[in-house]
Formats: sequence, C-alpha cells, structure tokens
Amino acid sequence: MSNYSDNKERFAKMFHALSNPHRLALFHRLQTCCTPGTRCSTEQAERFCVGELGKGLHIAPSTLSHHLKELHRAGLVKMERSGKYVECWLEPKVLNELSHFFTIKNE
Amino acid sequence: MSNYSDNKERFAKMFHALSNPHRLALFHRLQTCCTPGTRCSTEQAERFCVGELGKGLHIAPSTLSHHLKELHRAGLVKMERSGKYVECWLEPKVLNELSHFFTIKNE
DNA sequence: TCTATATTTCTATATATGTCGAACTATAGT
DNA sequence: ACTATAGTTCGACATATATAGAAATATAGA
Repeated sequence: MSNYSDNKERFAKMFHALSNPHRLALFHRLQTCCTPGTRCSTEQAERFCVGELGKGLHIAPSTLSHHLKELHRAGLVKMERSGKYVECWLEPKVLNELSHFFTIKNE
Repeated sequence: MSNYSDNKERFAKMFHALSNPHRLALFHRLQTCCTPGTRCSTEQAERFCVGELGKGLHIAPSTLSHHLKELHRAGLVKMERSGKYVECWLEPKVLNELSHFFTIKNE
C-alpha cells in the first residue's frame, strides 16, 4: 500500500498538478466515469481526447497541452495516441491512493 | 454535500496548499490522530503548536509561519492561540471532503 | 518592568509558473 | 504529394512563490 512516507515527493507533485484551476477542471472532466444519466458497471474512467478536454476552458492549445503534460508527469493522467487524436484517462488506482491519503491515520 | 462545481476555486486552493513538500509534511504531521502505539476512539485530529510542527523541517521560523498561514488560508488548518503558543489542528470534515473528491463520479 | 520564548510581519530576492503565438510534428483523407 | 486537423515544442514575458533575516508583537514568569 502506497503510504505517504515512501511517496512524499510524489504526492506533492500530484497536488501541485491539481493546484491550478484549469488543470483541476481537466482532471474533474476525466473523473466522470460515464455519460450523464447512464450508470457504469465497472469503476472505469472514460477516455477523452485533448481537444475535447479543453472545450470551454478558453485557453490556447499550447497552454492546454502544457497543462495535460503536467497532469501526466504527476502520474495522474495516462495518455496514448490514437490516430489523429491523443486519448487521456485516469487510473482508478491513483484515485484510490489519493482518496486514502485523506483518511485520518492511526499510525 | 460540498461538490466540486460549487467549490472549484476552494479545492484548487487546498491542493495548492498541499503542493509544497514542506506544507505537505506539516499537514501530514497533523493527520496522525494520536501518539504512535495508541489508538484513538474518536476520529479527532491532534493539536500541535507551531514550533512542534516545524521540528525536523530545517526551515526558518518566518518560513514556517508563512507555510502554516497558507494552510490556514486554504481552510485546511485551524489555528488558535493558547498562551505563548499557537495551536494547530485539522478539521475531520475537510479531510472527508477531500477523500470524497477522489471517488469516481457517477454524475 | 525586564527578560526569555513563541510566533508573525515586512522586505528583498532568486526561482518557478501560466500564458500565448509561432513554428513544428503526426496523422488521415483526397 | 497536398491539405486539413490535432497536438506539441519553443521562446518570451509577466506574475506568483519559497525562502531567509531583521524587526515587531504576544505571552509567561521572575
């Protein structure tokens, strides 16, 4: 189990990635596991391409790319090219780590 | 229930506060609900004074004060003067909010 | 009141970050 | 090969941040 002591820097980097409102919005968009109204059977995050993710954020493509790179480097977002597009998604494992991080410790 | 949409900026500020390794260490020290070996009955975070929190971090008192102020302004840390000291602690409510933030949404 | 301890505020400075536009790379379709 | 679309890299710049030291404030105790 990934505890804080072994991952100080890693957690700090993840929180840094989430500290920018634009990046947080991107992350949040990736968190919705299925289209509204439907219900996912698996706890699987959905995939979005870069352009879709940036919609409504009113930032330049270069800025969008920069922010997704930051999220990727922090280990929060997976990225893979698929033809003309680059797909982005979250690993549920990382979300669980983060969720667990905020439970009060009984060391 | 405090959802993301109503608290975008607030969450970003909390993550920003946690994005610095020194602040993250301070936060983590506050997370231990009781002294090692013991077991807490209540889910109550412990109180530490500013000086105690800074031990082992090797930062100047002014820097320590600055960081705790950031954590406080982000709403993560409560502070109250008690005589010569200033006591710091976490609100379990905020920890729960953050823990919940990382669960996959079924919007 | 004087002193020691705890903490904060102020000021300065080096470094990091967010942002964009221009140029570039990758891919698909004609 | 040419063109359009998707996305990235690079360079520049304005702003934000981490840090420390010096000075100030708060409190307890002699």
